[in-house]
Formats: sequence, structure tokens, C-alpha cells
Amino acid sequence: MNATRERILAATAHILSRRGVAGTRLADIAAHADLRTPAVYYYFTSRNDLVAEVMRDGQRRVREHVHNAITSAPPESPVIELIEAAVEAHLRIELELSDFASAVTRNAGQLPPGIAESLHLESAAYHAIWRNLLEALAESGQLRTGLDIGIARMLIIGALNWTAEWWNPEHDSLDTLIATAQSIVRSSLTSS
Amino acid sequence: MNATRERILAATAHILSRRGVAGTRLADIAAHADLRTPAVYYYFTSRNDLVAEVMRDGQRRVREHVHNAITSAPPESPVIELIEAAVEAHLRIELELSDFASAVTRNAGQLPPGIAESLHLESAAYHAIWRNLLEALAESGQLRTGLDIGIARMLIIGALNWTAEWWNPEHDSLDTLIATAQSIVRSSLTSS
DNA sequence: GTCTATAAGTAGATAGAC
DNA sequence: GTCTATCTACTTATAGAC
Repeated sequence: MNATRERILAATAHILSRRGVAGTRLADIAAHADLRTPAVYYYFTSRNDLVAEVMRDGQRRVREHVHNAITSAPPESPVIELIEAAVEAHLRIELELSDFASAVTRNAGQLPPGIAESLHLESAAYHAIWRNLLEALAESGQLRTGLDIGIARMLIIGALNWTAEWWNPEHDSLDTLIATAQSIVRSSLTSS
Repeated sequence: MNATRERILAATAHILSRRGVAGTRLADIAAHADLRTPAVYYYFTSRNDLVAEVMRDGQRRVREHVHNAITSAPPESPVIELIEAAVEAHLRIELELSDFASAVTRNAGQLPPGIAESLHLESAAYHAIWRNLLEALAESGQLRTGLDIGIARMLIIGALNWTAEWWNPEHDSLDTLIATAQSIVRSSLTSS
């Protein structure tokens, strides 16, 4: 596509994921993309449009990355292993691979009205992936009994999303974090 | 203490917990406290000072509420039941009892430099409570083997904190949320 | 396509009356 | 103690040159 446009999007994701929606200035975005502020308006009609596109793109990247991890698992994999693959994919895209992804999780809750709605479809599609995984686990008979499947899904995704708030690569390796998260998710969902 | 000062603090917590740090305007705070903006400066030297006090107060309230839940548990309670009491207390103070508490969890990650440091001591004291609980569980021999205790703590607190982003009382009752969270935490930490 | 210059609006903070 | 009036700084957005 257009290189400058992509650079502006990447700069926005970078700053959004660190400073938050309301703390993200067009001047900072432009500086990070090696431009002056007005140049942004050649590619985007407003700050809100730019932010909205980054958020939608970020949510799409998370969904695609997790989706790929699930569909590229060995055929006939037990459902719980697909769930563990999803845990790893979610953490890697969020913490290691993409500012777009962390921009979404760190800002989804405090978006101005217009942007929130524009994200809704993408967000619903992502949650549908997890809902399907948990329903498949229930159908396989391995889900721990008495668990509210919708609440469990949100608690798990919450634990994963919150890592963006505290994880420090100098303190814990990403591999250790992933292994611990997988262990906790497996143990909390299954009975064995 | 001073009623007006308290009203300003409460108004700030209310708006902070809904709109985020950078989205919180002094004019909105003043209006919610039934005052004009300059009156705020009679009680606080700056917007940052006001926000910092609300955040420290919120973190203190969470810590005290959880601490009380633990110490008022029946004597000789098994550690895992203290942990379940802590889960309930954290969710209740956050979702039901205090705008100050939700102001903390929804903004802790994106605070301007000055405020972040002023919250550090309170925040460390709260995490120490959970660290003690998990260490006691390990010493009792009931902690699942091979679990990184520090990462597990952050994943659990993250799952609880994230509820502020999605929980809707019209969709799930708080009691159901608490029971599900307790079940998941117990199952993820213990082997039985 | 990207710039300089600037308009228009908004937010934090202060001055001083009451 | 709280107000009205105002200052200053900052941010989004536009105009128009190059």
C-alpha cells in the first residue's frame, strides 16, 4: 500500500499503546513518523478516524493471529490444546509482535463514543473464537462442571489482556509467562 | 473532614473511573460536585494533585477491604478459603462499592509520571497481601506444583481487574461472577 | 505530498470581587 | 469559600505556498 500512510498508522499504534487514547497527540504521531502534523490530514480525515483505523486493525490482527494458531494446530488435537495454542498466540501478538494489538487492549475500555462502535464487529468476531473453543471443550465433556462459560471466557481473556499492564521482559521471559498462563487456563477449565 | 473536599474527591473518582485520566476535565469534576472550576483550587493545588490523591485513596480502600476480608475470616480457615475471600472482596470493592477502587484499576497503567510514583507504595502494599496468601498456600503444600507464584499472582489480579472493563450487572449477577472467579482461582492454584 | 502559518476551540490555572 | 473574568498554553484542524 502507501508507505507513508502505513508509517503514520504504525506511529499511532506505538503511541496509543503507551500513552492511551486521550494522551495521544497528533504532533507526537507525526514526529514519530518523521512528518509535520498537517501531513497526517492528507491520509486521514481526522484524529478520530486515524485512531479508529488503528484500533480496528489491531483487533483484526489479534483475531487473525489467534485464528491461525488454532487452525494450524496438528489435526485431531484435543480441544484443550487448541485453547493453549490460543493463549500463546494472544500473548505473543499482544506482548511481542504488535503495537496495534496492545493499543487495542489498553484502550478498548475508554474510547470516545464514535470509535467504540466502529470496533464492535471486530471485537465480537474475536470473542466468538473463544466462545467456540469453550463450547467445544464443554461438548467434549472435559469442561469442569458448574462453570459459567461466558464469565470464564471473560476472566481468561482479562488475565491475558492485563499482562500488557505489568509484564516486563527483563523480569520474566515471555516463554515462562506463556507456560504459566497455559497451565492456569488448563487447570481452571478442566477437571483432571 | 471537610464535606466539600470529600465531594470533589468523590466526583473525581466517579469521572476518573468512567472516562480515564486524560479524559477527566476539571470542569466536569466541578459540575459533578456542584461547583465552578476555580473552587477546586481552594482544596487542591493542581489537577495532578487531585487525581493522585484519588488514586492513592482508591488503592488504600482496595487494600483495606481485602485485608479486612482476610482477617475477619473464621480462625483456622484453610488458606484457599482466605484466597477465595480475597477474590470476593476485590470484586465487591471494585464493582459494587467504590468508584475510587475502579478509578485505580482502570487508570493505573496510563498515569502521568508524577502520579505513578505517588501510587507506588500503596500498590506494593496491596500486592504484598496477595504474595503472602500465595506463599502461605505453597507452604501448606496445596499449591499446584510447577507454578510460578509471581506470574500466577499477576494473572489472577489481572483477571479480577479486567472485570471493570466488561462486567454488566444487567447481564450477570455479581454473586455469579464472584462464584465463578473463586472457582477458577481455586482450581488454577490447587491440585485437588 | 509535505510544508509554514494560522485559525478556532478547549483546558488548566490565576486574579480579584464578594 | 466560591464566584466571574481572564490569561496562557496547547491541540485539532484548515489555508495556501511550494
